[in-house]
Amino acid sequence: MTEDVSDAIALRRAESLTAIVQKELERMIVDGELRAGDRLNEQALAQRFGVSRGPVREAMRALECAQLVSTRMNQGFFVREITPKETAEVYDVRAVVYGFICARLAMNVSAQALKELEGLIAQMDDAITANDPKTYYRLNLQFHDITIHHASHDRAQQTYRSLINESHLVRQRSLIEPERMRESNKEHAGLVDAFRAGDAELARRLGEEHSLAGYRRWKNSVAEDGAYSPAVSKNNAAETKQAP
Amino acid sequence: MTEDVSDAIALRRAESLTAIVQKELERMIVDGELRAGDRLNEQALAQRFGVSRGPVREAMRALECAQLVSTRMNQGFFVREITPKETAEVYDVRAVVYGFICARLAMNVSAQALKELEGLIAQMDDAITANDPKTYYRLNLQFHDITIHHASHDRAQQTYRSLINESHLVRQRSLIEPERMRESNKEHAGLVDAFRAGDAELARRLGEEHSLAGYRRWKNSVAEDGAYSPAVSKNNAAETKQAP
DNA sequence: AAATTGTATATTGTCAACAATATATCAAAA
DNA sequence: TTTTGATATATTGTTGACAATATACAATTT
Repeated sequence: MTEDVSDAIALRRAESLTAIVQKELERMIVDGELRAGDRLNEQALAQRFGVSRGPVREAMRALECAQLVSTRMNQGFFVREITPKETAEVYDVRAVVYGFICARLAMNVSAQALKELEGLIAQMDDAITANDPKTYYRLNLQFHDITIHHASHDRAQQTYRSLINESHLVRQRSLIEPERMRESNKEHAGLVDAFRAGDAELARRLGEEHSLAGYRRWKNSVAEDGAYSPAVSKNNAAETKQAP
Repeated sequence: MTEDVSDAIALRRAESLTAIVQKELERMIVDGELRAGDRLNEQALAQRFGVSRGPVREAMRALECAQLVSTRMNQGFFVREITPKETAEVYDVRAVVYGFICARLAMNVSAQALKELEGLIAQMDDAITANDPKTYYRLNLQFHDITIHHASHDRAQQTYRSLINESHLVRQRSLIEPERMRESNKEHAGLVDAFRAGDAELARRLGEEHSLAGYRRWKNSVAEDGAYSPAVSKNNAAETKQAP
């Protein structure tokens, strides 16, 4: 896993160390290798990536702007701890952006895109029947990726992806009940109908509602666990503490 | 002008040099002191701010993430040159976010906010009568600031401000004709009516349309000048070229 | 035992230097 | 005169070092 990074560093000529480190840190945060609240030890990370602290700090500044890490003066960088309120707000904005994306797609949808989306809906139905939430989750992500891609609006795509990344700061993976999956996929079908009909206003409303419904489903399912408290973990994957 | 910066550096204890430099660079770009396409000479800027290149580079990485500067490997940082298509896309996203903000405000508007907004509309009417586009422009910005503030949605506010900054990369200041100002202020009045009525859906539609109409007005007025071509300027405010 | 102070260590924020790359300058050839 | 090539300069990307600050630990006092 770290091998890829070393390779990239060795083979680079077109990408700066900062860019490589930034991508890897982003991946580590979004994938949950680094958890909210974790301190990012510059020296340790620099050593791990085989670079000096400069590029690491530059990468972190970029991630700070992307809201993935925060900084406290003279204490360094931390993976951002996002509050429930902030999470809700991120989802709010994400919903309106996704609504916009869906409206765009409805205004100019290709047969190809419709086919892809319908195929995914069928696959998701299969996953529901097989009670396979993991596959459903993956296909669901793919469904949204495809809508975004075919909407062909770079800025909206970028904003949306950034908000998605940010929402990954809450690592509480909810167990998806079959009933919720069914709900969700019914919404997908409604969306595709709106796309096919070219009804932008409907697609927008449905896209926005689908986003917010997804948030509600996630929140309810973690609330049932009684487990949603941000930044419980204080362990630190980047730290290499060595006693004196 | 540079004195303030030096003061800030001298008096600092709570803010990193990076943060100070970042704010100043952002201001310089948004205010047009640095123009699209300008090269940002690290050494020159560092000297100007009285710091070393480290903090300057960190600041630029943050601005890169904020889409205000771009970087070409081994050539350094440049004020981003934004294409007409990108500009349009920024306005698209900005419009949906502003629509969301207006909807929020309609759902929970205070008498105070309404009073402030009505006051500004009256002032803008005065500015129109006095044929004072500059004042109108300032008041117009204030109007949007106030809606955003009272919507009390941190994430939307932040996203919106970032998009505003980005749209400042096109420095073509359009001459506002009285007729356009009248149009614009009529839209303001409609918005405030929707806020007062608590009609979120209407406020949203009007907010979004007002944003897009503003874009169209700007685009038409620069099109009339026949002057909209991005990044004509190749001069460089940050450069301190010294012949050998 | 708990709290507090003093001391050592770790870590950050910042800077200055170095190698690699790009840009500018100038002379020679077409 | 324009083009090409060689050389010098400037600038970046990156590194390592240093001072200031924060953290961890042990000794001391309540």
